[in-house]
Amino acid sequence: MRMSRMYLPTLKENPAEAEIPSHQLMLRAGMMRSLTAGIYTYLPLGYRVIRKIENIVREAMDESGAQELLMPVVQNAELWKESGRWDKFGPLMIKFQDRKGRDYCLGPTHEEVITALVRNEIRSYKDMPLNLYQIQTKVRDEIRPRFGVIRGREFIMKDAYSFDADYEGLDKSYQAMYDAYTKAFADCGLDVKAVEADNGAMGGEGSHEFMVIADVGEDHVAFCNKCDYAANIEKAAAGYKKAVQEESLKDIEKVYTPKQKTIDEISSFLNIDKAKTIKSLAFLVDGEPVLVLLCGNDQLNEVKLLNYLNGEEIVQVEDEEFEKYFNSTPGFIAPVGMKKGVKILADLRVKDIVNGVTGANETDYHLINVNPERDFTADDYLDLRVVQNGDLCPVCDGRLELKSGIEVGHIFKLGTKYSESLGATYLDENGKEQLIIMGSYGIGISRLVAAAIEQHHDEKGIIWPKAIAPYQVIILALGNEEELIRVSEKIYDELSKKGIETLLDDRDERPGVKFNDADLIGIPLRITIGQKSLKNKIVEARVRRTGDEIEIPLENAIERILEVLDNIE
RNA sequence: CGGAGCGUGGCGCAGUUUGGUAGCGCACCUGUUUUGGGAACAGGGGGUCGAAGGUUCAAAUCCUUUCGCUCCGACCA
Repeated sequence: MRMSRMYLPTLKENPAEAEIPSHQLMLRAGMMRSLTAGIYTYLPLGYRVIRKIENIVREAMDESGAQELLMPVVQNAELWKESGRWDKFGPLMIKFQDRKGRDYCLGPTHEEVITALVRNEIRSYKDMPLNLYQIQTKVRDEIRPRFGVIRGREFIMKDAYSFDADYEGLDKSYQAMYDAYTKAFADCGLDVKAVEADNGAMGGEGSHEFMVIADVGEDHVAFCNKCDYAANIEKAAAGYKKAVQEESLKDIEKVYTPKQKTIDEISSFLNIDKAKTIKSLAFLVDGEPVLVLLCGNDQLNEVKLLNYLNGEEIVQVEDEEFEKYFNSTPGFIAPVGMKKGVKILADLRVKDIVNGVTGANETDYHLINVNPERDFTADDYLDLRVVQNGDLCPVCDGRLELKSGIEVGHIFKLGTKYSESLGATYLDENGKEQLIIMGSYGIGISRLVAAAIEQHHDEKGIIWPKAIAPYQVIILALGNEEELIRVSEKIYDELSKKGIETLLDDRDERPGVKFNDADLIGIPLRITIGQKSLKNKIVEARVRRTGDEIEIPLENAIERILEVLDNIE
């Protein structure tokens, strides 16, 4: 492509709307422009990268035996009502009516459509395993679009759905996707980590997320520094070893603690370690009062609580309702003498507290020398806290390290959630009707572009891994002398003929502009041709990532350029 | 939705406190000279100051309403 004719509007300055590197660079490098919040047009350069990634993903999917199809963007409400998600997914969907007043939505995901499709075709266990996928635009009315294409309201996703006759089949399908994802991300030249994840709203059991580790990531991931344990913080468990306590139990005592409501306040007021305070949190889980106990310096992981209770919704109790539900008072609520019928759940670490501090269920009073099991009993002790940096690994004796990451892929074992609600069944070997076992597998294609930039850029611009670079080579023709043009064009033509995606910067611009644009758009290999180099009968190659400069003699230049290109990652 | 901030030529911003009729840099057009890391000079085009209403002799500036965008929190690929 000749840059003199290319629609490539690069920007010298950062647009005010962008805060993170990938967003800024995608705009500056002329890859995309925004239409409205979270919705973008991909310009030619950006769209090339998207197609590169799509094709790498497509190849890995096809290789795994999955088959590509294309489902509708517009979906009818009846289908979503059938699965029960019309109301549950509700606000996340863009909904509208046709001229007859019938309800529709723009597909935020396609479990419903694919299940409705397949339930009419899969009749027998012999029709499975089956894996169908598509690469398509999804529409979600996100609560808060942000970070450019990382959380858009419209985005390109590869979504796949597997259908199996039994759970062993699902495990195989799931593993095949896990392997395909691992390959696809590696082929893109990205460092992506698979981590254990919570299934969340998607339902089912068992899932992994694929994370690009980056400073701006929206997710937090715990990694073990010794073994390969890795999990999303929503899921991550910390290892637990019973603490050895030397201290002997003292008598419980009530103390006057005026206005000392928070853990911070009470620990400094009583001059006691936060780890010895018992934090009591009052919630209504699906309307039922629950008292959660944590070590004072721990945070509650709500996902763990919900999963244990099999609940849907956690609501903090309003101040006025403490009396009604807990017979207590905000800031001084405690398990000791708690109202009967209130479920008390405690984190494992609470059990180890000796001579701890709790509220007294009475305004301005706390209890000291409180001991679990002697002074109160919990209905259960379980892992309820958010893991912290340096916690013990749950599988070995290593330590957990927290990092932030961008979720670029997520695979789920769905089980029968959708086949049940939408009635997708088959006949087994005995002629008996069975529910189809499903899995669902997503890759955020457009998000992956941004994640790749987060992982591969410097202060001058993007540094594309070769596999997803929009072009492999950029030729800078520095000047407009006849000989210089002739040589540049010749190299451009020959590289193009060899199938190398090549840009020729033939614009009437000063060298500095060309150098800077080349760096900005991140083409892996730059070939510079100017008077200086022509005089010496060479062209200059420069590798974007390493900055390595290589002088290439004009005779057999093409061969050498291909060689150099071959060695770039 | 709660909290914070911002809307002024294509882009980045000043001007708003203290009302007086819009400016700077980049980009763009013409010409001349330039040409190895974002050229210089000369000339030029382009703005309903997000929108609506109000106050005033006079509003980018003050008041009210409204729309949009960004950031922090609850959601997801």
